[in-house]
Parts: sequence; C-alpha cells; structure tokens
Amino acid sequence: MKFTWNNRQTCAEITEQNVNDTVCVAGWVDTTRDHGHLLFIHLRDRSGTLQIVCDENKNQGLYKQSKTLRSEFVVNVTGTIQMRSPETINSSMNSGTIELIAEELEILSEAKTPPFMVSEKATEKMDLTVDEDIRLTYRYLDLRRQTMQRNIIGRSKIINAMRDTLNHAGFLDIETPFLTKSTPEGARDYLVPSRTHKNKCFALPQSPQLFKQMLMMSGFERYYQVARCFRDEDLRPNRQPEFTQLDLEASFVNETDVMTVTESLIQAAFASNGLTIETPFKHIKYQDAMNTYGSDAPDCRYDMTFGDVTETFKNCGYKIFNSIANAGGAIKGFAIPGLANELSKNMLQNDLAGKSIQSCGGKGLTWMKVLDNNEFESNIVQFFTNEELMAAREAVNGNVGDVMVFVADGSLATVNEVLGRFRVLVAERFNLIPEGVYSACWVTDFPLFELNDGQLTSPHHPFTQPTEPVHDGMSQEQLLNMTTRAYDVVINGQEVGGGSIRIHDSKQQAMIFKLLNLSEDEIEQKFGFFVDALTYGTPPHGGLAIGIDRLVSIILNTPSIRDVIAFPKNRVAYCPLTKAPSLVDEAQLDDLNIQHKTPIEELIGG
RNA sequence: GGAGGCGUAGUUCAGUUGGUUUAGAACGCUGGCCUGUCACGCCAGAGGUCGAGGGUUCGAGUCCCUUCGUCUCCGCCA
Repeated sequence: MKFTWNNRQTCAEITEQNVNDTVCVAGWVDTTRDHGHLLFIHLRDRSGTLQIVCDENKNQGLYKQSKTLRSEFVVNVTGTIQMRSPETINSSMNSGTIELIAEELEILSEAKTPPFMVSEKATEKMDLTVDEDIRLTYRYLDLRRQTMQRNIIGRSKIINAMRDTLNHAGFLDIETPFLTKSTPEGARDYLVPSRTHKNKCFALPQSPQLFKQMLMMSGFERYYQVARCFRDEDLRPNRQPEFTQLDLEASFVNETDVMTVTESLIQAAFASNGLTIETPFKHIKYQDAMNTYGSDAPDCRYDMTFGDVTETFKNCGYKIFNSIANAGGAIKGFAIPGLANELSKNMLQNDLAGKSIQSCGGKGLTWMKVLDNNEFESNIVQFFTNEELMAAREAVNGNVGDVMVFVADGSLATVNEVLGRFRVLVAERFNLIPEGVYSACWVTDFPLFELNDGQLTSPHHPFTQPTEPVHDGMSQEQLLNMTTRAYDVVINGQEVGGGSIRIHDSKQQAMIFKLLNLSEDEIEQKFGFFVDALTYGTPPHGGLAIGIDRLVSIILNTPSIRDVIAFPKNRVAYCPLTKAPSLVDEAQLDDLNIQHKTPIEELIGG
C-alpha cells in the first residue's frame, strides 16, 4: 500500500477495531528504543502517539533503516495493526493495547538534534521545565510538545464554540481596521507612522470600541469579531502587548440581554473542553465587591468575606484600634477557616503580620484564634473584653478553629484593598482554593466617575451610559456617587471580560465630555467623527468583550496566557523567535520622515 | 519608572568560609552490545569563554563594581 493523503490515518484514529488492518501513518519520531534485532518507535502526530515495531526477523532491510532514525525525523510508516500481548500493554498510552508492525518506512525529513527534548514522555516524569526564553526562541519545536498541542487545539475549540454560539444567535462577523486612530482607552498606543502622510501616524486599536458602536449606528444590530487588540504597556504574566478579544455589540438590548448571550458563550467555551460552569452567574455590585472581597474581581470559589468591626472596637482597650476607629478610619477582617491549629504563633506574628501584610500594602495585621468555650488566643487578646471579641467573631463569621485577622487604617478604601490582597494570598498559600471549581460572577454598578487630582475621569470609557442620566447643575459629590450600566464578568478572581450599555443620545454624550473637562477642540480632534455619527439616528446598544487569552488559560488551566498563544512576546514585549522589534534600514525611516533621537551607535555601543 | 531573583555542558541543575592538579550530576547527544521495550538496559566517548567587561586577591564559578539578558512584584494597563 502506498502512503497518500487520503489513506493516511492518525494515531488516535487507529484502535483495537483496526487489528489486522494495513494502515499508513505519518508523523514525528517521538522516541526510539533499539533492542538489537528489534526496535520500537513512538510515532507522534497531532492526535497522539502510536508504537511502531521494526522486527529484523520480519523485515531485515526495514530494521536496518530504522536504526538510522533520530528524534524528530518525519516519517511515514505502512504496516499491520496488531494487539499487544498482555504483558506488553502500556496503560499510560492511549494506544497502549495495540502496535503497528512496520512493513514500509519512508523518511520524509531528517532533523537536527533539537535544543530541548520535544518528547514529553521522559520530561514530564522528571518534572523538567525548559526556560521560557529558549522555548520562545524555538517556539515551533515547543509547540510540537503534547501539552502545547493540547493548549492550542483547546483554544481553537473554544473559539469555534463561541463563534457557533454567536452565529446561531444571529450575530455577524465583521472586521474592523488595524490601521486606525487612537481610541479612548487609557493605555499607550502602538503607532504606525504613515509614509504617504508625512509626520502622521496610525494607531493600532486598543479595542474596536468606536467601530463596533458605529456598526450599530450602521444598523447591523448584532456584531462580533475575534479581534486583535494592541496596548503598549509593560507586561504581566496575564498580559500581552497584542491580545485577542471576543468583541460583541448588539442593538436594542439591555444588560440582561448581553449577560445572557455572554453566559451562553462562556458555557459553550467550557463545554468545548468538557467542563461545566454554573449559570446564571452571581451578581455583585462593585461597592459590595469592594466591601466584602476587597477586589473588583472577587474570587468566589472560597468564602472569607469581610466583616466590619470599626464600631465594635471603638471603645476597646487596644490603642491602635480605638484611635483609628475614633478618627474616622476603618477596621475590618475575615476568618481563615479551620487553621487555628496549623498556624503557629510564630507564623502568624512574624510571617503573616510581619511580612505578608506589608507585601499587600498594609501597615499591620492583628490575629486572633477562635478557641473552644468562647475563648480567644493572640498576642493582644488581653486588651479586649470578651463581649468585644464575641462581637468581632460574629462580624467575621468566625467558628471554633478559625483564625480571625483584622486590618485597621485611616481609609476604608485602603483597608478593603489590603485585606483583599491578603485574602488571596492566604487562600493561595494555605491551599484554601478548591480544585476544579469554576465560579463566575458579574460585577455591576461601577462608579461613573473617579477623582484624579481634583478632575473627574472615566474609570471605564466615556461612552458608558450612566444608570441615571446626568444633568446640569449636579454637584461633584452627586456625580461621584453615580454609577454606570457597565458590567464585568469575573471567573475565579480573574476579570475575563467587560462591557456596558452605551450612550446613544448625543446630548448625554456631550454632557459627559463636558464633565470630563474635554474641550470642544479635543473632542473634535479625538473623536469628532464619532460624536457626529451619534447624531444621525443611533439605536440603543451595548456589548462586551471577552479576553480570549485569559479565558482559554483558565479553561485549560495553564500557568500563563503565554501557554495558550502560539507565538507570544516575552516579558519585555520582545519576540525571541523573530527578534522583533528590530532596527530597520535608514532608507525606510527616511521614507517615513523619521530620524532617531538617540544615534544607533550610542544604543549599541552603550 | 522602582524593588528583588536568576544567568555554570544541548537541557535541568549542584558547586561548602575565596583554596585539590583536569569545574560535576542527571537527561540528551555520538559509537558499540542487547529480541518485547515504553523514563528500556549495559559499556565507552564527546561536550564548558562558569552571560560580558572591569576590580579586589598569592588565588575568583564563588567577593565588589559596571553592563547585558531574563523572570517576579509594584507603578502602568480592562
């Protein structure tokens, strides 16, 4: 039988059903084991691996040929499928009960010894992790590894599942430009200098925000796009300079409509990889999230919600607490469940109170163990009455065997933030996060404005509709208390998406711009086209964007989003594979009318 | 932009207070042997600018300074 595209079978396709069949397989040599007169190959393709047997007794020439094989050679093999004898079954392999007795072997391509082992058969048992920089330099080899294949294939399934969901719901896939104008998100733009328009630049989109709203004005009613977005900011493990969003927008909708679609999308994404996530998602208002979890992206997989003990300790004998409580500050805490025995005084006092809380931005931490018989243990328990301690216990929902922790500060916001970070730190450090659990929630009612150096600014973007319309003559305090029709979707403490119902009334939009202290000129220059578009008949509309990289990373449980992106940039936004960014010819710069401020020699010579 | 960690063989790492001629291990690689392995086994071998530059010292992989690369946290950023 001659190997062809049509009769080739993948390793995973071949099962015990194929015993005695003659089959053709093609792929990479994962490993070889030469026993003298008998040689085994693990052949790897996209679907999995299959053991090939080259037996000198059956085919002397083929056995000889098989001895020349090395890791990562590309071969095709024709032969007969056979059951393995019971004692040679490999239960750790999907195809471990069968093997292919080779009759013909063709080397399609030889391979140099790779810089790191592609086969994961040995490496996973040695717990060997190759440096990420080397992986990225040889990404094409890294992507051959089974784990990475699973990730990239899993990502494809997730995106397809979401596309299917939206296609069935009547959404249209419409592309928007990459070469565009700076959009109103707060990050730095990637700029693309124009050759045909001297001294002018395009900006790569930070998101398709304005375009998708204009598509609503154009009457497409339901839009989506798997959109690449660009932000020139410093990176983090879950942040890339270019990242992918599932962007969607719909007309004549309210929050519930967008949320329903989104939940079905996320559900489909999880299902595509055999997982379930409970719907409908919980709802929590921004202010409540901050007050009970200390974060606008609360991790609801575990409890440890905050209790306020400011009033409880107002008259207590512990000076730090009563002075802060009486000076308008706040004291809050939570109960770490069941760790009273496990956490030594030394650990609590030196480690958590001495170091960890500082790393969370706090000045200090007070801890108390909840013992039997309404008793408490800590280094400062003598400063409190039993009534105060019992009331505190009640406030944080403390049970016998718990450790209560409290943070006090002059500012409530600081207490919340510090406690919020500390809650996550404690949960991670002491393994309080249940495995395999997915908990999603909507965070809503974000503030419309925040105050920066005395000036109102938008925490989201300025096209978000206020919950109640703004009107002339509102005081700054009133304005700061206003909320928006924005919503974030959070899974396991990670924000995976967000959106809002937009302003579709040009007068309301103008009012918001005015409050943000944007001048007519600025508005005209930055998004005059958009303001103009609003005035020609705009349907009520809203939408949302899901960070695909993060969502995929959560579903596939990878340590970093880089593991679910085929060709990511490294920590410093550099591509070790292509060595981009790089210097370009002076002639190219001349075309663009650009001159380096720092001479190249100076940068290289350093 | 700030703080910290790391950089030793192809890979992952060890290397004591600065002191043993030739800087080690495992895996990988090369050659040989081996008929049922699957992290095959056995024997032999090759492989190093200790990131780079400077300094201290009788002596530096080890200490100091500079620099480059990379990672983590903060700033920044939906």
